Amino acid sequence: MNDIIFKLSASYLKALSHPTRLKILDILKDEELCVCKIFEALELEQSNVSQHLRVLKDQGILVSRREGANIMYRVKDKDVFNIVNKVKEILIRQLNETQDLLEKEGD
Amino acid sequence: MNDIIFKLSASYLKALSHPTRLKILDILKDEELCVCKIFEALELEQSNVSQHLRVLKDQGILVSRREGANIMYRVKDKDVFNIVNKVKEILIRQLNETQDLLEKEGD
DNA sequence: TTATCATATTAGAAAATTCTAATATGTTTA
DNA sequence: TAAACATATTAGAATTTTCTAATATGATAA
Repeated sequence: MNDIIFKLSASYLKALSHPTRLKILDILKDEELCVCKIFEALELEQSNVSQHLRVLKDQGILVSRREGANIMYRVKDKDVFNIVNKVKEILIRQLNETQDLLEKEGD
Repeated sequence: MNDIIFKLSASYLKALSHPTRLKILDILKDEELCVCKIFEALELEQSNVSQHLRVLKDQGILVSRREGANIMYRVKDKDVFNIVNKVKEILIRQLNETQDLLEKEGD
């Protein structure tokens, strides 16, 4: 029963757990963009980016709408940035701590 | 260059993106426990749990120490719960919104 | 020191993810 | 309508993840 929330959480986190997908979120931080702009920014294959966009959309993290021949993507809810920013914070702190240790070692 | 932080973030998130590993964090929320208690609580194979513990430890999320024949695991930094709790929050809100939509549909 | 207990590691099969290349779909323009 | 453009989908190979079963390691107790 509570199993469900662990499973859903794991799926959500899995959708975020790829460098390209994190980059996509970063690119879409403040603006809605068409696929063409996104994969141009990433310098990756169109079909590859399309697949990553789908993962994020399936998870409800992105939404899309058609505008003429283009499909525009945007972040559905800015809350996702709470998560990715927090992760960044934790990692940066970890890196600093490691560095401090190494410096002490150097004495 | 900035690629590195995306890669590190993705690795961190990937370590979290498995139901069993989220359950382990939940079990270790407020206490340090030996492997025997952890896999008993999870009702999973010892070797399987041991492998999941390793993933979390390799990522720096858990730490362990020997106590006699036992190995005790604990969460290294409670910050990780900011992340998993935030995910839970987002998912619960999503579920509620979906439910609201379904109820409106029912009119 | 041998047996036992607790945990980790390894091997290998099955499943899932990721990427590229090719193709399909839907839109606009000529 | 045909050609060109934007995006999605599919197929298939390579890689990674996950699990189970078996074995190894290391600590304690007999």
